[in-house]
Amino acid sequence: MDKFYSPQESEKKWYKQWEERGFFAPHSGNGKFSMVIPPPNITNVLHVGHALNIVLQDIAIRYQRMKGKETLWLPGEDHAGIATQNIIVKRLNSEGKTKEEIGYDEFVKITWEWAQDYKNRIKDQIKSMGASCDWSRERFTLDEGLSKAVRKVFVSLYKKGLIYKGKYMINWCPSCGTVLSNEEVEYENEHSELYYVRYPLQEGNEVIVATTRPETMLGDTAIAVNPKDERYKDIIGKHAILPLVGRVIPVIADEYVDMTFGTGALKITPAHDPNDFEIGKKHKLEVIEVLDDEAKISFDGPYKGLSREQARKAVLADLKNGGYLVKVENYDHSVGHCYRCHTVVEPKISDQWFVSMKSLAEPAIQAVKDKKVKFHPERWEKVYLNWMEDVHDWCISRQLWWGHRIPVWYCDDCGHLTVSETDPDRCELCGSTHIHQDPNVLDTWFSSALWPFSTLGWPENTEDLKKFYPTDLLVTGFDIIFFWVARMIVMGIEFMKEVPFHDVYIHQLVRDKFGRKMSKSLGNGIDPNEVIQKYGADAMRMTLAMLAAQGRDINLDERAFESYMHFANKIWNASHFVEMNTPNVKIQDVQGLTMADRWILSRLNVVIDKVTNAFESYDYNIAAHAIYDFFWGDFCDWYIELSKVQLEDPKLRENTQQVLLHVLQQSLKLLHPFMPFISEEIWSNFFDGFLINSNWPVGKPEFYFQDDNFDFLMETIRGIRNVRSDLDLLPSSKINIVIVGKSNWPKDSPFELYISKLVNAQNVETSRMKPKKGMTAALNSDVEIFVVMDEHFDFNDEIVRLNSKIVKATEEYRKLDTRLSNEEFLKKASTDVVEKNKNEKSEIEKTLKRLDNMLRKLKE
RNA sequence: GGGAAUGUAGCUCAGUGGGGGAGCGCUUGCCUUACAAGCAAGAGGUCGCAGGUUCAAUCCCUGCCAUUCCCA
Repeated sequence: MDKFYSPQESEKKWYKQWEERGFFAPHSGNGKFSMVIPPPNITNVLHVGHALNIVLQDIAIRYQRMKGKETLWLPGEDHAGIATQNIIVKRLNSEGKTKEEIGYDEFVKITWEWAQDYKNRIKDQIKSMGASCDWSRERFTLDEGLSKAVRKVFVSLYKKGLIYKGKYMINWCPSCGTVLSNEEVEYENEHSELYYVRYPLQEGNEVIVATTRPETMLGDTAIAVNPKDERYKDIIGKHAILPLVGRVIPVIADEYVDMTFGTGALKITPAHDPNDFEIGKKHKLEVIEVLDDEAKISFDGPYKGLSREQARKAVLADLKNGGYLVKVENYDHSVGHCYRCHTVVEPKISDQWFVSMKSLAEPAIQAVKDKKVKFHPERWEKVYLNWMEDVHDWCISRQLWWGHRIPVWYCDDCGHLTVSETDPDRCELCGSTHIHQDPNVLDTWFSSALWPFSTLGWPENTEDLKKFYPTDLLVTGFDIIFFWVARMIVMGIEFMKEVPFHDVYIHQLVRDKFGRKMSKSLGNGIDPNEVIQKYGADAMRMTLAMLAAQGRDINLDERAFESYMHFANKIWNASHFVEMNTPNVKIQDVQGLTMADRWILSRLNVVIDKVTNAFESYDYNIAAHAIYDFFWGDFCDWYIELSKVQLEDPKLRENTQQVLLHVLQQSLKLLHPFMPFISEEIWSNFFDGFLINSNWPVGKPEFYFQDDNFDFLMETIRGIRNVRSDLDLLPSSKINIVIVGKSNWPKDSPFELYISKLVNAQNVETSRMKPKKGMTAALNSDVEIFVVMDEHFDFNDEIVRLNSKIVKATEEYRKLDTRLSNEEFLKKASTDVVEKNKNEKSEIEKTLKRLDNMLRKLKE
């Protein structure tokens, strides 16, 4: 082994070997475990949030693989309709071109080239993270097979009447030039103004309305007031004359109107506000569109062609000049923005395709209530149910070129719609060949919703589908519970008659160390490529795993990666130590263990159970902490140090080598899901075969030992070090230790040598008498440990030390005493706790007596 | 307006109904033959505030304050 671990070489080497030897592909085993990757968008390379997602999945799959399951983790990417199209359009524009100029075919061609490029980049990134997914099964949402699935689903839902087309109020992004679903609109509070505008009444007098959008008044077709509003009782049924336009519009009464908002009178613009649209329908109002697809004024007149913002200014100026503007107030309200380009979304009436969700949602709600799908942490279940129980119809058509074309053909002759899985050449009703396909594509999430079964070959009844559906675990972020998780459950139940996964692990979003979202504009993003380059993939994985508590966010400080790079180095060096001390030694069973051997083997058993249990409950951070603490805190800091003593003893040498090898071997297994590269690298230096497909460790019953002596040994060593430090005795200076009292340390263990080694003592001896010039380092009820001082002994120092120990012990004693003299405590506390307290009290009592004695003698 | 989460060491975060933890940072001393990417010793916290339940509350309950998120 080299003296330093170099991640770069090792990572490339092992990933290649694992893949070539087919370890990522499923192999028959004891049960199966399958996952599908949340397909990353091809719009960009992966950020550290993706890294968290990938790493958690890989930890899960490696654990399951080692447990002997037949594992499949299926990778792939998402074509991301709007987002990808935006990027390509932007690029074209920067070259002075538009997509219309180059045409549909050319546009789709260059977008495919982009897709191919980014698929490769993403794939390389996922590989560099060590992800053990089966690349032979990689899928893309626009693949042929997946497109077939999309068509089959569309046709099936259409025939069931669950997909329909119609003119409704939808969310329109004027910049992307497409409709959005409700979920794709992000609401934000914005500072705005509320304008009070005077509308004269035809019958005399006037009414003042308040509005945030004066520019839409061009499309007003009514004034509405609440029928209960005394102020306006008299004007219901009268008519207002629309300022600037001159249109005569009715004053209507509707319960919907909030009397406390503004003046209590509302202008009604059915074509450009969802609520107004509903009121308009109810009262059969005229619908006048005044904005076009680019959100420019389309209404004939002086404002035509102005943008929303320009039109607002112009209209306000004219209202002011005409004496119609009464006042302007500051007003905060929430405004919808496009989730892809952040443009303000325009409510608009449009002819679009929808999925009717109510009936589809019912079984999906039930499945979660019945725990057929379990969320981890559980509270996300509520988020899912709240949304699902109030689900709205899903607008699935998009006015884009990049995506799955809607499989609907319109007949130019008879107007019939042919909805078909395969491209028809004639109208199914009249036989006309004059047909044309719907130009729109489907929402990307429509194809993602089928991901857990379309990727396994559906609609073909493939072997993979039979074996791996339903999948076992989905790992994803909470931000796409509605977009994706919910819709997969719906589609899985509808088409497979079974939920798509049993467990959903919702992980955190990764933010910067100040808790801000990572973004390009802030420049606070962390690039996983750079992290891997700088610290190694294992360090990145371990860091993310350590932080992956089941909370909401990770505020990631890049310095954290350094800690776990140090951990990797620690593992490397500890292994180096074991290697140097076990030349030509093969692992085998051992008998006749020392105190230290028994202790570390017990600790190993405990950590195996801890890690395993944590994995079963998706507590990856607990598992990571457990193995970290064990390896560094127990194995390196204590056992390896003590093994140095044992290795020098010919009687103990062989056993010690065996214990070192055994603990290292088992530790590598526990570490492997977190740090696959370094663990495999070290494994190859010691053991046969590959760690990736070795078996997951199980605690050995014969290695559970109950032994308090080791704790006292540690206490002793810490106490002596403490004395050293307090008295400024350099580590290089030799000291002598005297042990007084009857020790029940086991005879088979060289505890004097342990102590001697770990505190660099010249001599450790047992005596019946306390040394004259001895500083108390540690004591329990039976034994006292002294550091013998030849020259520098200071009575006052020792008195101070003893006093502080007495103060501490007395305080503890009082606590226990008051507790134990409380009858309620004795009556109601569990016997375990009472017993423990009693024992502690008697121990401290004895210790206190010893301390008092020592202090008295010292003062004599 | 409805719902949820969070508040613990200077920073980033774990955790538990019965003596408060880690990493980084800080102080001090060490190149002790695996590791200075290390070792050892240490400083630092009314566990947001106020009540309640309990023999016992940092943990459970209620209210409040602060921060954040989701939905309308």
